[in-house]
Amino acid sequence: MNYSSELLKGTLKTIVLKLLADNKKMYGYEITQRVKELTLDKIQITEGALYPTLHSLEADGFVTTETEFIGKRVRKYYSLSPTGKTKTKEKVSELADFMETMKFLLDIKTKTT
Amino acid sequence: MNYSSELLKGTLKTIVLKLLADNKKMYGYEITQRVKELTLDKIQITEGALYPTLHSLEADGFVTTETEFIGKRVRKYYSLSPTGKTKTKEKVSELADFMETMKFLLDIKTKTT
DNA sequence: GTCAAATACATTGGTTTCTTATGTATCTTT
DNA sequence: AAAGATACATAAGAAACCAATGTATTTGAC
Repeated sequence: MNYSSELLKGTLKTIVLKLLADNKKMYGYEITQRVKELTLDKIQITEGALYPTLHSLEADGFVTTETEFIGKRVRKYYSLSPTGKTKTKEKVSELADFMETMKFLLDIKTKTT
Repeated sequence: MNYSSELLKGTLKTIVLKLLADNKKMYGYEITQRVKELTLDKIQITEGALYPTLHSLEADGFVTTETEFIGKRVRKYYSLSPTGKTKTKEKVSELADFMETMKFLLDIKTKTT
C-alpha cells in the first residue's frame, strides 16, 4: 500500500527539513531511502520531486551544501542553516496544527503517542 | 492565522465528502461557510477550488445534485451516492493512515481524542 | 430607499508541486 | 560481464490549488 500521490503535496519540504534537523547532514539519495524505510515503503519520494525541492531550499538559504567524493562519484550533503532551523520549527508546528484541525474536521481518532 | 495553501492540496475532496456524509445534503456556499466556522477561520475553501471539485465529484458519480430555488436565487444541493459513501470511507481512512505516518516521521505529539 | 455586504453560482488564467521519463556516470554483486 | 544499486540532474506534463472576474439576488444598516 502507498498513498495517493496528492497527499504528499505540501508536506515534502517539511519532511526534508525535519530529517536534516535530526541528522545534521544528509545527501539526496540518502533522504529518499531513509523516508522509505521509516515509513515502511508507504511514502516513496521520487528523485524528480526531491532534487528540485533541495535546490529550492538552497536558493532560499535554508540549507547549505558541501560536496564529497566517494571514489569518483560525487555526493552532495545538505545541512540546515540558522534560518533553516527556524523555518523547520515553523513548518513542523504548522503541519502539526493543520493535522489537529483535520482530525477534528474529519472526526479521526489517532493513536496516542 | 491560516495555513500555507499547499497543505490543503489533496485533502479538499476528502473534506467535502466527509461533510456530505455527515449532513445528507449541502450546497456549495454552505460547505465553504461550514468549514470556515468549524476550523475557526483556519481553513478557507475558495470558490475557485470548491466548485471544480464538486463538479468533478459529480462527473465521477460520487455525488448527485438537486436544484432548489430560494426566491429567485438558485441553490444546488449535493448528496452522496452509494459509491460516494464507499469512496468517503476510503478517503477518510487513507488520510487518517497518512497522518499517523506523518506523525511518526515528524515526531509530532497530537492531542488525544 | 439606497448602498454595501452577504449569498450563490460559475469560469479563466496562472502558479505550485508533484509524477513520469530520461539522461549520465559509478560502484557492487553475482 | 551484466544487472542492480548508488547518485546526481533536468524536462515535459498533470493535478490541484488560488486569485480574479463575472453575473445575479437578497439582506441589513444608515
